[in-house]
Amino acid sequence: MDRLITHIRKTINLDDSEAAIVSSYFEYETVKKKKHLVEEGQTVHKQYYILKGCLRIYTLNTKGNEQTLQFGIENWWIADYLGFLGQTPSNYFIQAVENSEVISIDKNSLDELLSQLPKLEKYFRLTFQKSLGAAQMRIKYLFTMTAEESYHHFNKNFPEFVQRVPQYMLATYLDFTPEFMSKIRAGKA
Amino acid sequence: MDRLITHIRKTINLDDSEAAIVSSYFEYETVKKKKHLVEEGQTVHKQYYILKGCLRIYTLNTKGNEQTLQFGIENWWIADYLGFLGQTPSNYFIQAVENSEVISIDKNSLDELLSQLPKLEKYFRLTFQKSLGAAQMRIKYLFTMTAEESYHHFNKNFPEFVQRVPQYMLATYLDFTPEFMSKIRAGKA
DNA sequence: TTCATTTCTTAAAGTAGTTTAAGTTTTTTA
DNA sequence: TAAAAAACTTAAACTACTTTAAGAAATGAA
Repeated sequence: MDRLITHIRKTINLDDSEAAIVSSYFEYETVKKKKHLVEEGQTVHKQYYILKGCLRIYTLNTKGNEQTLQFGIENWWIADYLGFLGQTPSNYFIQAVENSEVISIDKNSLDELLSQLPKLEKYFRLTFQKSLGAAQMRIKYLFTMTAEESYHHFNKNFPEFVQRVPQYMLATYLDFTPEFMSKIRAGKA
Repeated sequence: MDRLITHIRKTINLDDSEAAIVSSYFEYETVKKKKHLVEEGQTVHKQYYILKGCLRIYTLNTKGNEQTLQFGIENWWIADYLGFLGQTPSNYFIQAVENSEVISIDKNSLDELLSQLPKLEKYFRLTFQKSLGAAQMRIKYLFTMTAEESYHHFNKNFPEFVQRVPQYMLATYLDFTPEFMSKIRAGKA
């Protein structure tokens, strides 16, 4: 759990007894590669913080193909936030891309933790504000780049990341087909 | 300003003296239709809350065409959140779609307000969490729907909204051209 | 109440991407 | 270490959407 405490302490002060309170609210889980933490349609119970590994949020389009909406790695939060807030069925699948370790918290626990330790509100406010900014940029990129530009942009800005995920999965994140990615990589696009 | 106070009170309690403190931190601005609150490249200073009217966030693609990333109406927050947090140049244009009234707050003021009235952290945390959930859904829809499906989906779910914005602008939000929208509307897509 | 501007439409030609289908290479598992 | 599964590649045929260009309709300003 130390990773989360360290992460929180980058934003707010937490003494050791407060850190212990935070830790007490989370559950540790491991997920094997390809396994799902949440499936589309299942009620969303939890928000996840990634300790180790890599996960993704994806959905299926009308043709049944996977579309990756988001990747998450160490020290990122991952969840269907609308589903979590409303305790409604998930709009997405959340799946491990690598064998991973996460900690999770359900909505009641989070509410309780936040009323016991209100100073954490600031940590989550800033975390969500940052994620919202990132989501805005993601939408901008989806709109303004061609397939080839997206591919080069991603390779240039997240080279370590490209090593960790299969090419076909990256294709479904950048909004084109694995076949077309092969074409780009071969320089024939 | 009452609109904002009412909005905040849907989430947390605020007595009248607290409401007065909140109000004192905001500035009132009007924006004429087509005018910009922020232009791409200018330093982002403020976050805006819409009292009346309609605004949008857009950017220009490589061909110089506008792409609408987000619309906002009464009681919505609108900002370049990454730019706001980092006090960096804006990634987007923010423009009035109708003559509008907004209230704004800059980063220092928001920080000050939040340290004077920490209970507001919860309001912003929930607001951003909801917006983040909405952004996730927006990305899902961009990925999974064809142009025609997007058009019908939007008309069905936001009919009042369709009345308020020009068709060509809606096209740039749904990620196709105004010409193609005419085709869809004529039933010839 | 007219002129200018903005918005919407139509249609033909073009293209960035998909689809399909098959084969190859790499990784995982028993 | 062999067999199965997962990931990647190639290429030809196809299509959902864009581009270009022009005109028509609606809205706004003087």
